Amino acid sequence: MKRKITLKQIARELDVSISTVSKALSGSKEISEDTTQKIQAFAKLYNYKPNNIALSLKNRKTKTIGILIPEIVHHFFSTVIRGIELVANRRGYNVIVGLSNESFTKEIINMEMLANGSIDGFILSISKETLLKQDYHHFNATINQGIPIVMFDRVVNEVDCDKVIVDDFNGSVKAVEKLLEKQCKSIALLTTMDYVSVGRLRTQGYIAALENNDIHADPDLILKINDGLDENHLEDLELEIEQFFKINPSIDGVFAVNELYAVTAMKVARKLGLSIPDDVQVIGFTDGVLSKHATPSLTTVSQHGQKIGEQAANLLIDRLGAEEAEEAEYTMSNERRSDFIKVVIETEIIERESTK
Amino acid sequence: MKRKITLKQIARELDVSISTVSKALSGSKEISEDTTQKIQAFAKLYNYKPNNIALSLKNRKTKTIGILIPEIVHHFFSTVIRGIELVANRRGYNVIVGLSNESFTKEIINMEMLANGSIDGFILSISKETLLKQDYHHFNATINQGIPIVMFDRVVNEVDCDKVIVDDFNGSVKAVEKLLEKQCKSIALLTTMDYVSVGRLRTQGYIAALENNDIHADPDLILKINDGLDENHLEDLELEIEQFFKINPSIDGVFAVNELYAVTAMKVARKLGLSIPDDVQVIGFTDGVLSKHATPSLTTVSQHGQKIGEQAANLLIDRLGAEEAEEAEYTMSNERRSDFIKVVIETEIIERESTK
DNA sequence: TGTCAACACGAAAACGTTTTCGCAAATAAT
DNA sequence: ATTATTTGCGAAAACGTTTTCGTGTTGACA
Repeated sequence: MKRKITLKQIARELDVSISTVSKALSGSKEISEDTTQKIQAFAKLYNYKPNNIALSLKNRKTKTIGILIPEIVHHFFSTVIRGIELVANRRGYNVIVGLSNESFTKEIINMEMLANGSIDGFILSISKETLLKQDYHHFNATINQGIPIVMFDRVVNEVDCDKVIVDDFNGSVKAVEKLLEKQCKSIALLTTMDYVSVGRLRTQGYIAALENNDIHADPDLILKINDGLDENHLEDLELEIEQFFKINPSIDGVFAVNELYAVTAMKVARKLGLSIPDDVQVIGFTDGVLSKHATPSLTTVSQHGQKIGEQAANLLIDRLGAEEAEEAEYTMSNERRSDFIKVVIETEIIERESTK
Repeated sequence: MKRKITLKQIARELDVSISTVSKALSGSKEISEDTTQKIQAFAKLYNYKPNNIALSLKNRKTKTIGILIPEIVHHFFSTVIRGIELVANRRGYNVIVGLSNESFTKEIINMEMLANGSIDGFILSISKETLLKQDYHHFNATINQGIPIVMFDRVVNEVDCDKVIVDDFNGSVKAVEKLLEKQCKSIALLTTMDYVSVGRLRTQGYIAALENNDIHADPDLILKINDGLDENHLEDLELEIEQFFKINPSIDGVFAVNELYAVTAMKVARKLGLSIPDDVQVIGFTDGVLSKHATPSLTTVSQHGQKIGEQAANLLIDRLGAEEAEEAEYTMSNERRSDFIKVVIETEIIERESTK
C-alpha cells in the first residue's frame, strides 16, 4: 500500500529542492536539461500526479461544479446532469452532486456544505418547498460570497444570476396548436399546482393557444393535480383523472404537463373504452423513457435536458473564467454589475402514436 | 462581494493569534471564557465556516466519495446514487459523480482525475468496455494507492474489494419459477451477450430454474441481443424480437433481463395479435418507471437500487473509518489482509398485470 | 584579473487549517 | 517570600503545491 508520492519525497530521493522538482516537472527552463530529465523520469516511474487538494488550496479554486437538484431518479434531471458532466469534464471540471429532495432545509444545508470551499460555482434547480416558501436568501448569500450560480428549469426572478430555461410557454402553445390542427375540439389540460413555475407557464401556454384560436379556455377542462409526492399515490392519480374524464365526456384531446400524467391519462382513457388516438389524442411535456416506450407511444414536447445541462455548464464556466480575468486586471473599481444571461432552450414536438 | 472570512482575518481583527481563534471556536478550555465569547460572537456575526479544502489538506481526507458509473440516465443507476447520497450525507460525506459512458478510457481518466486527492474512496460499477477488455489494472492500482473501492452490480472477481450485488441468479430463478407456476409451458429468455456479468448470471438462473423442474432449456428459446447502444436502435430491437416470436410460436411466457426488452416484447406480442397475460405472460428484471407505467403494467424482479446504494456507501465509509483506526494504532505490521465483504441484495418479485 | 551576465538551483512565503509545544503571568502552596 | 502550579495565549510546524526572489557558480568579456 504505497501512498501517492509527493514533491517532497521526490526532492529528498533525488537530493534536490522541492522547488527544483516542481519546476522541472512543469518544464521550466530555469532547470538544466540534465536534472529535468532525471526528475521527470523519476516522477513518471513513480507515477507522480500533483495533489488536487493542495492545488485547490493554493489556487483558491477547486475546478469542480456543484449540482443541486431536487431529485435524481428522474429522467429530465439525469439528462441535465449528463449534459453538465459532459462539458464540465471537457473543460477540466469535476461535478459534485447534492440532492435537495424537494426540501428547503436540505437545499440550504447542501449549499452551505459545498460553499465552504468545495466548489467554484453552482448549477441548480430550485426545490418545490423553497418555491412555496419563496425564501431565496441562501441563493443570494451564496452569490454575495462570490460563488456564481446558474439556475435551470425551475428559476426565479428574485435571484440575479444566469439562467437556462425551457420555453415552457411556447412549448405548450405548440402542443395545444398541434392538437387543434389534428381536429381536437375539446382539449383538456392536466397540470400541477401553480407554485411550480413551469406548471404555471405551461398552463398559460395552454390558455394562450386556445385564445389565439378564438376558443375560450373552459376552466372545467383544466385539472390541477396536487402532486404531494407524485409517484407514490398512483392510485389516487388514476382515480382523479378518471373522475375528470367522466365529468367531461366531450374531451377528445389531452395536453399533460408531464409524462406521468399523460400516460396515466392514456391508461384511464383506454379503461373507459376510448381508443387512442382515434377517440382521444394525447400530448405530454417532457420526453422521457415513458413516452418512448408507452403503448401507444406518446407524442411529447421534448425539453432537451442534455442541452440545458450543457448550456448551464458553459455559462458557469465562462463566468468563472471571467471572474478570474477580472481579478487579474486592475481591480475594476467600477463594480461592473455584469449583466446576467437568460438562455431559453426551444422545445420540439416529437410526434408518435398518441396523435393522429 | 465579500469573500468568506478566514481565521487569520478574525485573528487580526480581534488582535489575537490564529491559534487562539481556532481553539476558541472549537471550544477548547485552553482559552478564557471571555475571549472565547468574544471570538465566537464575532465568528457568528461574520458567518465563519472553516474552509473545507484547507481541512482536507490538513487531515489528508476529503470526506467525499467518488461515484463512477457507466450512465446516469438510467433508472437503476440513479436509484443507486440516491441511496449513496442518502447515507453519505447522513454520515457527513459528499458525493462526486463521474460518468464512464461505458468507455474504458473515460473510466480510467475519471478515476485518475479523482484519485489525486479529490476523494477518499470509490463506489463504482464497471463499464461494458472494461468488462469486454477484462483489463482491471486501474482498479487494483487505485486500491494499492490506499483508496478503497466498493463495486456494485457489475463486479468482477479479479479485483479484491467490497462488493454489493443483486442476487441475479436467484432473481431469475424466482421469475422463471413464477412463470412455471402460472402454467407457462414454453418460456423464452431475452438476454444480453454473456460478457455482461449480470446478463450471464440471469441466463444461468433461467436455465437452472427450468432444470429444477425437469425441463430441458431449449437454446432456440434464448435470444441473446447485441445491445451495442440499447436505446438507440429501437427499431432493430423490435424487429429482432418479432422474428424471434415468429420462429417460436409456442412461446407462452417471456423472461427478459431488463425492462426495455420486456416492454418491447409486450409490444411485439400485441402486434402479433397475442394478448397479455392471456396468451403470453411476461416478467422483466429491474423495476423501473417503465414497468410501473406500461400497459399492462409489468411484473418484475425488483433490484432495490436504493438499498444497494445505501449498503455500498455504508461499506465504504465503514472501511474508511477502519483505515483511520488502523493508522492510529501501532502500525499493524502484520499487514492485516482485511477480508472483503460481498453483500448480496435479495430481489423481490413485484406482481403486476403482465402475469395472471 | 576583475566585472558582469547567464545559469542552475534553493529558501521561503502563501493558501487556511489544527495541534503541539513553549512561555509568561497569575495564582496556589510552602 | 520563594517555589510550584495552573491559566491563557502565541509561535511554529504540517498538509502539498507554485512562485518569487535570492545567491553562488560558471563563463565571457574587457
